[in-house]
Amino acid sequence: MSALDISEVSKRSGVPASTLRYYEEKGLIRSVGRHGLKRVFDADIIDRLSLIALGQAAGFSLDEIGLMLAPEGAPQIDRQALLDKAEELDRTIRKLTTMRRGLLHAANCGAPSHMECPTFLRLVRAAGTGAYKSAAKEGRGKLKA
Amino acid sequence: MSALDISEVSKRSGVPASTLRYYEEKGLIRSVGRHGLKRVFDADIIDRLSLIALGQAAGFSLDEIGLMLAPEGAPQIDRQALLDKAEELDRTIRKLTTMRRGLLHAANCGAPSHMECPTFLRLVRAAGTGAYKSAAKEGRGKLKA
DNA sequence: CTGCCACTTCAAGCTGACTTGAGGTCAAGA
DNA sequence: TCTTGACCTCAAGTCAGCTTGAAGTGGCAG
Repeated sequence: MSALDISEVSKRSGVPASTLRYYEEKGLIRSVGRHGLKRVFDADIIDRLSLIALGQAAGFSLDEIGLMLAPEGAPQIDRQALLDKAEELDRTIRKLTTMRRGLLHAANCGAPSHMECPTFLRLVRAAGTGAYKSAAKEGRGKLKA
Repeated sequence: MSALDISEVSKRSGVPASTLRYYEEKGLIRSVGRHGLKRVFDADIIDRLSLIALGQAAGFSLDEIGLMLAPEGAPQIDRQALLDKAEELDRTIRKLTTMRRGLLHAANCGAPSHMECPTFLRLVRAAGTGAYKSAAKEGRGKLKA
């Protein structure tokens, strides 16, 4: 009961078959064999795909994830990498929080034009100096929800 | 004293000349004329570039920014769009915060393997259901800092 | 036995925001 | 006047993470 074909994996994981093939090519997952032409996966692929999804959600690239998940069986995830990523997230969160406050203020403030609102101007000036570089890139994403 | 050439604009704004040409092509900025072949910009381009940087930091695409900045002179920024974006940021921040907590826990927890840590497993399972889809994509960015 | 059709491979295309390269122009300094 | 070199245009390349398309294969229902 541990053999799944690609459509079954796709159905259970929500990951498209094309993506599964792509992940296999990249070395992120492995099929345990073939039935004719068709890939056969072990049931634990589902957990592994969840791990990959988690890694992506945390902001790791597929390559980074590949390195962390490299050893078969129990993935040996580098705790330091997790700490580093957590800190990175922390910085991002701070920037986004500042942005959010600024946006809310700008949206609500009574100045006739945004360019006359001191708070907005402060934001603009900060952005001009690169203070928020790469703070977001979030939002206009391939969001499902 | 309001005429700047492209290298001056680049120097003052930190935006590469190639990007300035690209922005002009996209209609995000305008040059006010030419000196020979060379573009000449009005000094207020600097503010406009800051606005563009702000928009990007907030997660707007260049196209969205173009729409908001469309009218010449005072940019008429849609306050509702700002509110929407703020809310979007809020959702992102929440997800990232959850991720961050999870990462920290996983990094510090004493379970022999991550797959035996209940907190980590909860995170993994949540990621598997798509709960964090598009939550990050931040982190491994073109960060300058 | 035969036909269907889900699967396969491989190459190419897509999005967004740019960068890079080849080949051309022209204002200004020597 | 001539050279320099910063600027120009236009096309193509880059990166990540996939998706799409064309053409082929083979297990299984009928």
